[in-house]
Amino acid sequence: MLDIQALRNDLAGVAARLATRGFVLDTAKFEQLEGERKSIQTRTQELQAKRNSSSKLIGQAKAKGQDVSAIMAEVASLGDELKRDEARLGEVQSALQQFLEVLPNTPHSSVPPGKSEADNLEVRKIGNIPTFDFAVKDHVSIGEGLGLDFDTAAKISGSRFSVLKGGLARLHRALAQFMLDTHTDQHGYTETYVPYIVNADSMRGTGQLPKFEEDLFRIAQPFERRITERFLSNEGISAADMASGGLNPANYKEDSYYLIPTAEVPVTNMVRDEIVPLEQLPLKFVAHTPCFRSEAGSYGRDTRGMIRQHQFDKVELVQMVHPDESYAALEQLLGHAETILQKLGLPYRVVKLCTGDMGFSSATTYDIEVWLPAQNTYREISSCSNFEAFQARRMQARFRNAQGKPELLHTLNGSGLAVGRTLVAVLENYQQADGSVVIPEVLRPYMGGMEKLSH
RNA sequence: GGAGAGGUGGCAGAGUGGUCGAAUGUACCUGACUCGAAAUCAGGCGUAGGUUUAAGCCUACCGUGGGUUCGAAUCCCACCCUCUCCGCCA
Repeated sequence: MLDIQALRNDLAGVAARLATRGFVLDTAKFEQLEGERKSIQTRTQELQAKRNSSSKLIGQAKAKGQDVSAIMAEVASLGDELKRDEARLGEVQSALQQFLEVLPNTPHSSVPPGKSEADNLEVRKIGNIPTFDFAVKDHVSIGEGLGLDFDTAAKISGSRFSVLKGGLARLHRALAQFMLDTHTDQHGYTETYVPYIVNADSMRGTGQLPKFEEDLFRIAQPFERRITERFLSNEGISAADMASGGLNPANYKEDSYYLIPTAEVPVTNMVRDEIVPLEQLPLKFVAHTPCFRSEAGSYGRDTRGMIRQHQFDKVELVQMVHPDESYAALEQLLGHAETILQKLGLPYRVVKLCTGDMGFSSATTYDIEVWLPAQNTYREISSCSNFEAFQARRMQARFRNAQGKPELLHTLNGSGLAVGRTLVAVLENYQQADGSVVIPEVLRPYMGGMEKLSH
């Protein structure tokens, strides 16, 4: 979320910065809402102050045994007006909140302007692209004899799922283990195990809600179930149920559970509503979790293979840092992710996303793209972002600064790496003419010393 | 799933519906005493919002959301969470 103060002080400036990423800020609407908020809040608070002081007088007078009917009558007339104003204030404030919640982050000044992927900036290319003296196969063909099975996955679940067996399943596990060990032993991250199902507040905190619900898997939970039970038992929902909120269908989304689309959500939300002592910064966490994405809107894209799945594993790096440190931390975090590719001997390039290609919550994003021989191109395998205070403001995630005052943290995260896509990259880059796949040196300790996967 | 207890400031822990944003203790900060420290004494010490050049003033917040009332931490309703016992269970 953007700082409402920034919009109040420099609306045109914020609008201009958002325009660079192709977002049109409705400045008229903001000014209208903010204007109304100001007048109604002032008026409401005046009435509240009046009510409070009068009520105090009543208390004092009663204590002395004096007659209070005169003051009572006076205050009673306040009631209706105050109630109306309070209700209106609540409406305006939630409208403002809703307005703010769907505004994307403003790009950092160093982000290259641009409209699409085509305008991204290549930062560096690392590693040599392998050459093959035979016809290269894609990971689907390579995996066929090695235990990669999409048909069985389709039977069990549907499209965009995969089943791994034997050495391939072990290689998948080896990759995750190797990444975790590297980040904990060499990069100073604390390993965490977190829930894969989170509540709506957490999704809102990192920015998936309210705008991107269609990308998530939502689990129908208590409300919907209770409502269904009530109707099945012919009890129905009474007006009292609605008023109490306990069975108000309008609230069901607030009570919903969601499958995490990335470990970023549970891990970053660990600091939601917390004030972290200064000396504990920076916080650095790594988590290996499955990720679940509906992939709504990507019909027809990457339908072959395990590039784009509803479920995939990822090792995620998350940092919460002092605002002065966040850009240095981003470079470090990016380096930590790159280390994995270097150790695996996979060629890759680093791309700095342009203003128009960045995610909703990000102020700066680097993508790491790994070389896939069969596609003869680089494909995204990691995305490393600095969110500055955007997520922290939504989460009220703060630290106590040197002056002893709470201040918003900066949050960062990056894949280190997407395990499924790394598996694809290993299969394709290490394939042999006979259909076998050489196992990268660093993974062999995790593979019981195995050097090769073959039929 | 059944029965019970409870959610108050960093922590602990009070709080007959009326100067309660909240006693007290503890932690922390400042000062005094001390060569220094401990102990002791004095003062300070929540978050957010509004308004103001500022000092300040005002408003909201005692798990969450509603309700009753001139007035709610306190009464009523619903929900969430924690703990204890029983049952079931990886």
